[in-house]
Amino acid sequence: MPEGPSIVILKELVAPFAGKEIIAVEGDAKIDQERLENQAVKSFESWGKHFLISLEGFTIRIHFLLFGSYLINERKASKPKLSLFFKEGEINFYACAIKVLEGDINSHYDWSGDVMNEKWDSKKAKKKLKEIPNKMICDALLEQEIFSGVGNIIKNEVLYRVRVHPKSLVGKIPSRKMTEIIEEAQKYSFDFLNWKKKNELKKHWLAHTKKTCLRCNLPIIKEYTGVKKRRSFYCENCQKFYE
DNA sequence: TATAATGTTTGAAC
DNA sequence: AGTTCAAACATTAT
Repeated sequence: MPEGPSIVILKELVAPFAGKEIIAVEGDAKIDQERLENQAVKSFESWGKHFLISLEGFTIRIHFLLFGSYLINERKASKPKLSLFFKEGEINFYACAIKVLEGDINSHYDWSGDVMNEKWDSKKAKKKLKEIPNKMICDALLEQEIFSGVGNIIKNEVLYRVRVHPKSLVGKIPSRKMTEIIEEAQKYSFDFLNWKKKNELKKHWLAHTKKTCLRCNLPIIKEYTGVKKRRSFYCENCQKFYE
């Protein structure tokens, strides 16, 4: 479920409920649910992997982590963490982390850090990367403070596409190559979005979960890399190791 | 059936 | 006191 593009899809799917009044609330979420009742949704937003339901004076933040899911005008067997009922239908959220953010949503988020946001600022990302020269690029790409919305699939696909070894050190990657990585992180996120909408995301994976490099036919290495120990799929031959 | 996976927070240990 | 890291949590497809 997660990764920024999937949240953008959710935002689009619930758009018909924007401006509508929540007439009832249910679920296991440990928040003051009464607060939502009889309130109109001001807007649905997203910041990276955060799905945001903005109301008057506060915002509900939903994070799907690894296993979260949602259903619109449908339910499943397990109990929802949060259900929002409207006159027009319902939205059910499962297995997610829910939190209330007080006040103006803009005071909580820097939109320029979200690769999917129109305010995305690649120069700022580059500046932040300069501060962490000793980190591996596989960890850096997953830093939500730098690349909000980028997840493990995007990480692997970006690095394969720009031919950079996941264990490369940020400080050793030439500036021009770094710019390429940053640009590809945004570009691939939108490719991800479009392919996911067409339900053909996996078809376009070049490295993630792959066994063989389609460029040179050598094996794709699967390894848990970096401090974050997330799995990386890469070609030792085609991806340059900057160390 | 056991395992692993698109993720993050927490609190213990250093 | 600051950093680091393993554990905890959740669900579903293979």
